[in-house]
Amino acid sequence: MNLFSDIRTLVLAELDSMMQAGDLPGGLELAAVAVEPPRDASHGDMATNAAMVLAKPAGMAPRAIAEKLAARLKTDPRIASVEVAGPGFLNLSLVPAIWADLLAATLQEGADCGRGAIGAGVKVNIEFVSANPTGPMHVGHVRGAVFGDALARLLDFAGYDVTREYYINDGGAQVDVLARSAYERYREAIGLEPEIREGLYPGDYLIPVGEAMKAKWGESLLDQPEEVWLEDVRNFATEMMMQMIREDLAALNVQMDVYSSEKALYGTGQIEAAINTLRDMGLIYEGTLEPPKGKLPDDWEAREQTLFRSTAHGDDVDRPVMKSDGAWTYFAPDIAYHYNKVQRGFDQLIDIFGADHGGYVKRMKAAVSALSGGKVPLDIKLIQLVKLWKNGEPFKMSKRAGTFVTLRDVVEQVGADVTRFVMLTRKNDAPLDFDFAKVLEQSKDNPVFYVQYANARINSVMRKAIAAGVAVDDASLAAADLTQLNNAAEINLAKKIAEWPRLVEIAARGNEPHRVAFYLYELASDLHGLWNRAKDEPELRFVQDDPATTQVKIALARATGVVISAGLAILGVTPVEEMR
RNA sequence: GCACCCAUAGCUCAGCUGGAUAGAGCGUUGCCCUCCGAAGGCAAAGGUCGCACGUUCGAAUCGUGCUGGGUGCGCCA
Repeated sequence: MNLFSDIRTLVLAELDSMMQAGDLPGGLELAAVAVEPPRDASHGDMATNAAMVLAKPAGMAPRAIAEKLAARLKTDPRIASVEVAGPGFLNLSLVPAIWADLLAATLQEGADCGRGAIGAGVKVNIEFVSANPTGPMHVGHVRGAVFGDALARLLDFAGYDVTREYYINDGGAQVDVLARSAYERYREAIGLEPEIREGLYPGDYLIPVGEAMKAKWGESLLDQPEEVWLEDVRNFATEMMMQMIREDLAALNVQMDVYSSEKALYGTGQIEAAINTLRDMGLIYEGTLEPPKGKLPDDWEAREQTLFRSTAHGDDVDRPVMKSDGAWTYFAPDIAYHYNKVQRGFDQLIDIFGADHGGYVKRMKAAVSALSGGKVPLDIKLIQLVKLWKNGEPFKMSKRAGTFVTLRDVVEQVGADVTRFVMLTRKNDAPLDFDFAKVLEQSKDNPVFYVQYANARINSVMRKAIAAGVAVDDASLAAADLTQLNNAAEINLAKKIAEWPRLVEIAARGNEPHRVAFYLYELASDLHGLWNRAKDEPELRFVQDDPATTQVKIALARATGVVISAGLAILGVTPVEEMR
């Protein structure tokens, strides 16, 4: 039950009637009319800016519109009173019974509570992680993985048709390096001394790859020139790395729908087709780029290249798609890959990049804009760095010192749930501190604990109620006389619950899953506040002597728990039943 | 040199796509509790929202120009 959209619908209907009746000029654009929670609770339960937004286009004084709208809104049974305030705000107070309806609806909706329809089945593709298949995932990948997955869950919840996709960078030079590194481990498996030369990947994780190669090929690859084995070993090692990455993601509770291969774009004409499509639009030409000012590379020399006229679609300079030796740049398969996504019929694309890839945003958007005829929007979310700490001390990563932190290390130390929640306690474009010790602290300072503790308390009182013989299944709770909830602290919590569906919409519209984490913290805070007050005011306690009253109180607690669970599900975090 | 991101309380950060008196946690100060409805509670102090213009009924939010920090800038992905 989305109270805010319900009341907004009412406001829009009344505005329509006013246009019909001649109280407002016809044909007014109503999109900017908002119904929101007021900042100050003394202003009522909801506020609308309708009169102020429409004053100018209607050519009327805002207060004149407000007075007429107020008179109409007052006749709705849900509305207790309407006040015109300030420059023309309408402050609405709702009848107390509305909160009982809201809580009953929340209990009936259960896990679907807050599920929205603003996505309208729009097909959206979210590409994230896309770590090179040359090793295990490290801590730097974690935040992007969590963010992408939570965003996918959020958009799904808001009614989008979501595809989670991983782009495997298996077409470049780094997978050749992987193959050569694996080959040395293969020699090692056979009993020879490996030569891990400079530039190869030294990690131990390739030892099992070498052993698997021995099992597959025996000694047949020994002393063979690279041309003989490179491709097979590359494929073999890449597949093993991807298997490892899939397991890493699974440990983080991330599941991809589609894995797309860069390599598969080569030799299939897809890159050529994408570039030719651009060429047909007159967006590909041979030319020479100016050297970047202020930072001239040592070996700069002007060369003619094949360029994409990305400046025609908002970029700052045109970008090369082919190197001077005739090979494609990395950008060319990226273009083809995004073209592929457009051709697969997605209505919207979202890419999640590390903040250090911010320089590619404009060119990628330019390519998608050109190839989709401007029809498919591409939103690129940049993920800032995670700073690691341990007990307040910076935790320096170093491959040499062996303090290189993998995704597995993090998950094994603090768990997937804590990792995921903490990763979402900042906006994606703000740096994030991650302290291995503090995230496990059981105190109010720790948002993960604080939210989980609220849920545990709810479960605790429900167990108590059950022990007292009170029926606390959702159907019984929803059927109770919830109008008995009338204490300001209780209504306050109900109001917070009422904001949940609206928050889902806002978060989904902005592709901002962190808002869910902040909301849950506030919701938990309201529950804890009520709990603390109940120490001094026993009538606020959830478990009462009278079973019927207990049921009413528990309904409020349970409705809060329903929303916490729904929110945590979006974050991909499992609610805890009990603190240990 | 250019582009992108960021700048909000002493610290770490929210701020609902322009709304009313800008919020939270930590820290500080004061009071209360130490009762497993537990892993503290209540309250206070603390702000020219980096700076300056502009847009309008109204700006932390939008525009322009500065200041300061981060990231990146052909033949690496």
